[in-house]
Amino acid sequence: MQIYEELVARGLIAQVTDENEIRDLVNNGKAVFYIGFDPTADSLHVGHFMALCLMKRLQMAGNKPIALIGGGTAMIGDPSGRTDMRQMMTKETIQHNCDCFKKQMSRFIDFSDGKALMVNNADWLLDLNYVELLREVGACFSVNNMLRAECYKQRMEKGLSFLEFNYMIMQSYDFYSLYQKYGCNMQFGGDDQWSNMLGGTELIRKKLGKDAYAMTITLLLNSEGKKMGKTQKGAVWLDPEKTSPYEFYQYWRNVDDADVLKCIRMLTFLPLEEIEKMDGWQGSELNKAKEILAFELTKLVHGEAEAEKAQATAKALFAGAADADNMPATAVAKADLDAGLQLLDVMVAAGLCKSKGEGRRLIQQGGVSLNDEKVADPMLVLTDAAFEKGYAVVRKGKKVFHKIIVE
RNA sequence: GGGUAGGUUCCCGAGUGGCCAAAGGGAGCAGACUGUAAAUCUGCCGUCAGUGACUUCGGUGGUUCGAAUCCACCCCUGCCCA
Repeated sequence: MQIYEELVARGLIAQVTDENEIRDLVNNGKAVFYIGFDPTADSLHVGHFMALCLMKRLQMAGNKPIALIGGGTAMIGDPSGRTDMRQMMTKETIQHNCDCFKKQMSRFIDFSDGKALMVNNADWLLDLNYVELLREVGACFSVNNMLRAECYKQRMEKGLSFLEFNYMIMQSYDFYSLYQKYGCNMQFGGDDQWSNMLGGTELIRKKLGKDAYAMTITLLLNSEGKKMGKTQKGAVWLDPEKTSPYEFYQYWRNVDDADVLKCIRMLTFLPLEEIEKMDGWQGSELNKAKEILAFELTKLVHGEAEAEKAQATAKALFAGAADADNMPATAVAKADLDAGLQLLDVMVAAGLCKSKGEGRRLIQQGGVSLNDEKVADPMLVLTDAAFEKGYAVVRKGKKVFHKIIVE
């Protein structure tokens, strides 16, 4: 099976501009393709991860990836898929985020010996001159068409600023520039980028009379149609400082039954034949599939050692015996402990609950355990006895464990 | 710039002088049941030292014993007109 067919089988492809042409380029390693990542946060998340995996798959098939960091486009803010305007970011924040992105990407993609490129569109977008740009590409965009684009249509009711309206032009200009500089003939992106990407292919056709192609990646949605990779606390990050390997593992360990196979297919590098075997799994077998999913993804993102640690911790915790090695931890000062430290205060400090009121409720409803014993008294004061093993384990609900250590 | 409808808690959305920390729904959290799943049922769901106090209904002032509610000015958004 060739790479294009594999991508289709994995359900990764959403839309393409010219299927035959793209299949030919990709399968024969003739594609020079780019994917843009706007640095809107200081870490990549699961959505980016999918794109990076796709990049890797295509790179392995002999194609040349260009990772584009949107230091310039982030100054504008992409309105696609949003119902409100993004908050404007300062130049400093954007620069910081760019640096973080670079570091994380280098872990996934092989940039050595020119096998892949990393560029920042700030390098060409920031120096553009307004009137010059308008004269150069302005005539190639039909406002009528732009307004018909799905991403803007949605915003016609809620309000769309001129700033954001220009995002499509910037992204199109990126493709146009990369085509000229590096012979980049293909762009990949999230399905919500479709109209922005078409803008690029059209610009290239109009300005250069050349064909370029675009392909979008299926958005990873759960069975309820919501984007995956989001938790109440926010996105599931790839940065271990922001989402610990254990939390990352747990996120995938807990996906809905209906979504397991889809996730395995789209996100892991397991061979398709192996995945097909899992397709008929039911009940506790399906539960096993979740374990595989969680392990494989943690391995890809954090390395095999971390994945094993996370898995061991999870197994130990849910089997009863607390293995606290890889649990998220919070330190408390010895002096505070001696002075009479309330469990409630520690829970707030550890982020287990947002306020003391919430913590008190949790305890009253029987949702908190200390070292495997249900806590009944909301006013409980921690004593040395709780730290017999050198640490105390606070458990919220069934699945959230937190280690408290004394310094 | 003119007209008009709006801005309420995480989201949607009721509330038009005291009975309002503010209906209802959603999301979320916890408990029961399960497979670390879903569905269902129960409880919670502004903060705090919790029979109470404090902060919150776009912002700032004002009227009033008392304001989410009335008045003034301002900011933001939709729609219509220019």
